[in-house]
Amino acid sequence: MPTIKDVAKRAGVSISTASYALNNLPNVHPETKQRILDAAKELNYYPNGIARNLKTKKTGNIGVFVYGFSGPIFSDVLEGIRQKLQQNDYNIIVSSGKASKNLLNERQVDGAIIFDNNLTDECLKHYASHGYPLFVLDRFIKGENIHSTVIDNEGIVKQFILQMIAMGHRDFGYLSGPNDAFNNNRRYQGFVEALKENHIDKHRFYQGDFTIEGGYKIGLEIAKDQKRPRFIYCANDESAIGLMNALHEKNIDVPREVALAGFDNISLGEYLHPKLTTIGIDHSKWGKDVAQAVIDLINGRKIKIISHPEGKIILRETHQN
Amino acid sequence: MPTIKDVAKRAGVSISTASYALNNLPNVHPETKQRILDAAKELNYYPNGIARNLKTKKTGNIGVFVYGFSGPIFSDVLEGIRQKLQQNDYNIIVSSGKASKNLLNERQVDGAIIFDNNLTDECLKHYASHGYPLFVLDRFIKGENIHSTVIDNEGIVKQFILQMIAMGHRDFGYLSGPNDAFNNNRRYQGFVEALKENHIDKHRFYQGDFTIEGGYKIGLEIAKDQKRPRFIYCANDESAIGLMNALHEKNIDVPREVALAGFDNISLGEYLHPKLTTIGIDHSKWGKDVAQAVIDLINGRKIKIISHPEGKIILRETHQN
DNA sequence: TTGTAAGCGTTATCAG
DNA sequence: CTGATAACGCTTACAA
Repeated sequence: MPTIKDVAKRAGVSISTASYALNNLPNVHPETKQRILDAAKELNYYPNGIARNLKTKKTGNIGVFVYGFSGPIFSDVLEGIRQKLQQNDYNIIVSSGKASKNLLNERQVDGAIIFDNNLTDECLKHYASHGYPLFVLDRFIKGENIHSTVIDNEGIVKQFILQMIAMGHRDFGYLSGPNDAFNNNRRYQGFVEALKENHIDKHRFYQGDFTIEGGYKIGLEIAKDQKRPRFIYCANDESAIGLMNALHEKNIDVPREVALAGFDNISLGEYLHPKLTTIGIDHSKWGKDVAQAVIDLINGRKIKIISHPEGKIILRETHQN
Repeated sequence: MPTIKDVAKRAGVSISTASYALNNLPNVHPETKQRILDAAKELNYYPNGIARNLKTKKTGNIGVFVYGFSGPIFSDVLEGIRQKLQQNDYNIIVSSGKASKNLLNERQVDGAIIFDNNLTDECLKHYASHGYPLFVLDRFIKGENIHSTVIDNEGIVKQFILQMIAMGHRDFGYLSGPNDAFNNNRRYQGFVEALKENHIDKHRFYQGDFTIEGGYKIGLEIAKDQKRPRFIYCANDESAIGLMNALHEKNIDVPREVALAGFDNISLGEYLHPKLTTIGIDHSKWGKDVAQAVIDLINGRKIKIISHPEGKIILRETHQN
């Protein structure tokens, strides 16, 4: 593969002049510049990015550190990030596990977006202190050069439940996700607060696991229970779908006998019968905003704080009473 | 940030000795080695990956070039690739558009997996000829250093339709995806061949677009049509879901009045009523196999040819007659 | 077993 | 406007 040296030789100039021309710097005579550009074209020359990175101490890469690609939400955030980075000529390096640490340690990224519980606060603070801007999406964390933004699970679920109460619902159950899931716990907290504010001091609690299968199993139990609640708030849409399937199978009418709602606004919800009431987060926009912020940080610009992604309540059919 | 120079100085040795020790090469006195390792630890030293890459002409990065992250199938393949690369200490660099070309041109990846129509055959062949192993997943293409693997849409759809014919179906329709989609066209071809072999010389053709919404619209039309086919093969599951929703809404029984099936085996299919009959590709395994092949190619090893990912017919409920 | 030094392909400083 | 030349931080003959 040709190097800048080859280009320079072919154009009959020095390496530095070739570099100037190739990088569009002023102070190169138009004619020589053209000669250099022609030579580059003839040789099919492209700069070696690695060498440039070494010299400039920039990579043009932004790391996105995840624990995996599964989950529909995830790919939306990722897609938002990707679009924004691409617009700004940054590369996106997705990685997980040990590789993520390496990329930071070995300075192969200019900054990173983190969506991976396995990277500890301590670890992240360490890297950030070396000057890499970090944006964390799955927890609260504060520090120099380190920013975080999380879904306002608590606030929006509370708001939703308050709305349901206003519509007349008073007999609630909560179909939980895993106990160790940050999102689940915050959602539950919002749920509880809404009830408390309205002096509803009892509710049922069902332990699910965020999956359709999990929701389905709970649904079968609930179907058998004559004293089941009138409204079951599900920690995510998938649980809600499973739950609804089980209820249908047992000929329990949704929403007439049991109303329900979920969280996430997965695309399927709109095509269920009845249509799923849920809470939607604009994941794609979230990804874009975060990506833009990281780019700004890398370039030393001020950023506006992104405390939460936008979320909205989507009333369809399953909540009605 | 400390460099190897700092480590060497602190340990009182030369840079090269430090390098030897840090890279676990033999012929370093255990005591000096320890001194060097200690110094590195004290300084919190990590090698600069960029510098190492420049020297060794390897990056440890493998590019995955896509047009976007949307679609459930996609994330499965990606997840498979990610897992396999991670196991082998390779980083995965996902990128799209212009950035993909740059990464290749600028030698920032050791090889690449391509899932992006926008990168032309010509373009890919050019890069491959420079020694980067390429694996293309969305089309047929042959060349030095360049491999491809595609879903056997044609074969498996044909096999499925033959099975349906054997079960007694003879009155078919095809709900198409976009006309310019490689996958769609191959599936249609398989469908047509199966009919032909059985001397069924007529079928209906409906133009959809791979989306739930598109399937739904077609479904409304089909519902009105008294001469509609008894079996509609849908080019993907999402179309099938849309179609089924429309039929339900119009009180047309699936599968008694209209049987149907899809392609992709999206997770939801199992939770529909009736459960969706479909064709499933093991995307995750596909991703893993391809990733392994690329790793092998980079390391100059022989690979076994991956002509197609594994696929299987999943008979559930919507196909019955 | 350790050190010297060349070089990877750029960019950037400084003279000319 | 152009050209030497010194970095960037590392690996790796080769020499000692």
